[in-house]
Amino acid sequence: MTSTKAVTPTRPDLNNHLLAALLVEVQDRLFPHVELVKLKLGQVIYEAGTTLDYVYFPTDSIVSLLYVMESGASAEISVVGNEGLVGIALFMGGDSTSSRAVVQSAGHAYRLKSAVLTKEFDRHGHLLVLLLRYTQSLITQMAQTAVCNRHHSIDQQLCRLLLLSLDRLPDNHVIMTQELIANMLGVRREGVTAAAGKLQKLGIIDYHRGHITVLDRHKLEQLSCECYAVVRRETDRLLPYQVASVD
Amino acid sequence: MTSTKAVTPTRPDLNNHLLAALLVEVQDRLFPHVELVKLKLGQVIYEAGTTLDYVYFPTDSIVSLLYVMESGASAEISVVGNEGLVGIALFMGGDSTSSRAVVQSAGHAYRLKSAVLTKEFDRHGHLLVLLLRYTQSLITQMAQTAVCNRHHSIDQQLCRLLLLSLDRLPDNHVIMTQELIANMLGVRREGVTAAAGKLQKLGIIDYHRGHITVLDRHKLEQLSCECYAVVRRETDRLLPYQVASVD
DNA sequence: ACTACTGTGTGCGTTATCGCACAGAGTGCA
DNA sequence: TGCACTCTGTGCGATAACGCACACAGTAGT
Repeated sequence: MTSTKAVTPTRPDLNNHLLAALLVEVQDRLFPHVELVKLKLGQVIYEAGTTLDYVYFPTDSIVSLLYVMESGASAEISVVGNEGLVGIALFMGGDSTSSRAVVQSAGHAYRLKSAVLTKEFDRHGHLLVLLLRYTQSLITQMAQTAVCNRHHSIDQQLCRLLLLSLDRLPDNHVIMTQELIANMLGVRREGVTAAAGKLQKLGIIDYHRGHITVLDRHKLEQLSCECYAVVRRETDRLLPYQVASVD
Repeated sequence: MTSTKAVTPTRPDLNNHLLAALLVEVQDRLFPHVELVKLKLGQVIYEAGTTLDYVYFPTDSIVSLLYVMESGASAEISVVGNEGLVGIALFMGGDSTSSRAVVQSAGHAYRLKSAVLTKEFDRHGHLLVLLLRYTQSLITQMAQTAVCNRHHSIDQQLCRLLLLSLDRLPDNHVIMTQELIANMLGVRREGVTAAAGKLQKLGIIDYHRGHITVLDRHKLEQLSCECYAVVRRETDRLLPYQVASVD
């Protein structure tokens, strides 16, 4: 089974939960078409309204689904890391989305030509069930983001954002400028400066020109709004992480 | 084909676009199990976290998907009228959602036992494609809501909410107290009073103790943020309304 | 070493929304 | 007719976030 190499490569962090959870039978069909690509920070995976040529399964990278308004103002509506995939519009039937996908943390992703995925999806088997479940977890995240935007302070939302990033990274080191964070939260850069300053003073993070080191994750969770925990719980429920079984 | 009566009843407004768009073959399987029920204003269709026993296809009713926070504060994340259905979690595989479904405008809906729908869904045919497309349009709406919550004023959001309601009602008469609207927008009741007062003064609406009559829809669209139009366009793209063909 | 640029910190007046308190108007019912 | 209740309107101080302007510190390039 040479194809399995693609999902269990030499570096253990080059793994994607969705791909890994597939039945071996399905993996064997897909993996010959899978290629590993690098994603650079800030790279636009796809633009709102365009047709998707590939779907991406992030491994050690993080992709933000951003909505950009006519005014240019933006807001992140969800995040995708190695627990998911970028490009659900493809199998949901819409071909395109109204959001933009931007690389929030550089790294790698496996990508697959649209046609290959939809073909497997249309076999209506294991993959379909898995992807729909993932989509629902994404929906949960978006709903929570909507609520969070309405009711919670920048401070709380920054904590949430950092936690979401931590969950998708191999270590406690996040590479993001305040400008970038501001765009994702849909707030002013100065607002992020203030919020980050507070966390810094509390000894929870160490911030230095685009490099954030999280020193006390526990406190971060305490300061965060309920939104992080809710999404986390629901995601764990919908997508209990397990590697493919052979049966 | 006696079953067809269920979707083209004597009253033409007792119609649901999703049901109507199904192939006759699929309709014939489903309609014997479909029943028409009344939905009262404020009625809770399902509570967050509970398993769904039925899915609902609204006809002349409107259902809000609300998220209620630990503090009791709430916010609407999407609306469902006769263009859609309540209960996507069922076929997405999650069984339950983290949101609550509340009747926002009294009326009727066709309902179907969960098992019947999932059985048809699992046949992987026409229904599956249709429901997935609808789900994507719902996702668009939620994403837009998230952004709207972040960037737009209460005034603008009130316009959006009224427009969304108008689209799902047979006339220009909306039954909603300011308290209710406040809960949906996730703002204070007084804020709604102020916003509604402005629209009243401009002669755009006539507000009277829970009864809103929209006098100038065009101006409402002008005052609304882009969010309404974006969702509208995308929904029309994903779900062009057409009654079932016989082939 | 000088310069240009990027990222961060700070101050200050403005605005939207909040939280609370209370008044008044319309409605339903005894 | 009178009473209770719901819905709406208003006033006011508090607060969070905004927009803008500017200073300063690391970093990179020549």
